[in-house]
Amino acid sequence: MAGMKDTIKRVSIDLFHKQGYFATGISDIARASGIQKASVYYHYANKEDILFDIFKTTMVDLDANLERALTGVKGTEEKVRAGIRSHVIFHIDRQKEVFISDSELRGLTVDNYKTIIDLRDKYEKKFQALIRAGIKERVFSNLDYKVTSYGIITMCTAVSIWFRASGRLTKENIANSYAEFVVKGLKRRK
Amino acid sequence: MAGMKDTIKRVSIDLFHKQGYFATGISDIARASGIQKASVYYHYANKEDILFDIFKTTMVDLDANLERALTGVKGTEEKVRAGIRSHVIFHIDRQKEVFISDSELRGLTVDNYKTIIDLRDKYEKKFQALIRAGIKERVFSNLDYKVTSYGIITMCTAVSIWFRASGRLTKENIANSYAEFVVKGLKRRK
DNA sequence: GTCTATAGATGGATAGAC
DNA sequence: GTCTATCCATCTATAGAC
Repeated sequence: MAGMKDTIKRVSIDLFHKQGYFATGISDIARASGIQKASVYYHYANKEDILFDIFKTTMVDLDANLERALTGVKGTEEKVRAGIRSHVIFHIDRQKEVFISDSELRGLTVDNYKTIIDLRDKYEKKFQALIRAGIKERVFSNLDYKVTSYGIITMCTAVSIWFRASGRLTKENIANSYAEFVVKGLKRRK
Repeated sequence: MAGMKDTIKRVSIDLFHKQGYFATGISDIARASGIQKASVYYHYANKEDILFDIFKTTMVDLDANLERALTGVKGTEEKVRAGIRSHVIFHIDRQKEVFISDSELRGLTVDNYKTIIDLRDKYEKKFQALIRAGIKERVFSNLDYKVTSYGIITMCTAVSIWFRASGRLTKENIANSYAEFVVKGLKRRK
């Protein structure tokens, strides 16, 4: 838990979030971790490995978070609400990591990139399936489920950019209001 | 028009879009422009200057595009529709530049950063003002206009990430369907 | 306005001692 | 598991000739 590898990961999340992956040097990470830069290489094979580790755990946790939020929920409309809420709240709770996951994809080489994109696709497909189901059930209006899902997910992901804990709204406020906005936008007019 | 400065800008847009700003070297830009790298510095003071030039013209054009789209349109609801449509279409027409403008802010130093953020704020405030007006007129439901505007703008900006000209949908399809989704999400339930 | 040549700095990564 | 020392590639930017 408090091992050096975790320390390196934790300070890297802070630094990548604050200054960006490319602007952060191994020496910055070492200094913030309290060791020499050569020692970083005992724990991680290279700089990209640190970034990949952050990406991987973030994506895995995000997906587990969604699954947990959806279990036991009945009805497409309620599932969408629950999914949106869990997505928004995760993007606030893990703000730094998801911000990195959205802005530093450029730091990954092909194989790692594919691994992450696959995980992301699987996650997004779960939202797409919900929207599609709602359209089929004629609860949602007849829109393009892919284009709509891209929009919805990006909108909810963006809280990681602008959310400030010191702001007027709690994360629950935001999660609920986005869930309502989305469901209203999706629903058929009577 | 076909001067070397424009060539440098054009190839830089391509390269920054394809590989990212940090991964693109002055030598890459020079090679793609058909000159030696030292010659690049005759046209631009440094690498950031090229990036800033791209940012600046993109933001100025984006704002002019919105103003043009709004002139003569009557009614808050119709203005929102027109604003969303113009935003989406601009983000498809100028896909590479807006993608850079959204992903490479890290490449700007403080002064340039502030200049761009100011322009962006002014632009976003125009959407916020529309949403606020709609709430006041009781056409839109009583939501937080700031949080909502962040979500809406990000959603519409994201077309620059995923749009492919080879896809099934035209840019007008997408622009209209986003405009409808947004207005439906904003409107008061009767 | 474009060239050749190179300065000058920095960054990732490795070797090998302890 | 962490250290010191260092290699080497790369990249931005400048000097000065043509």
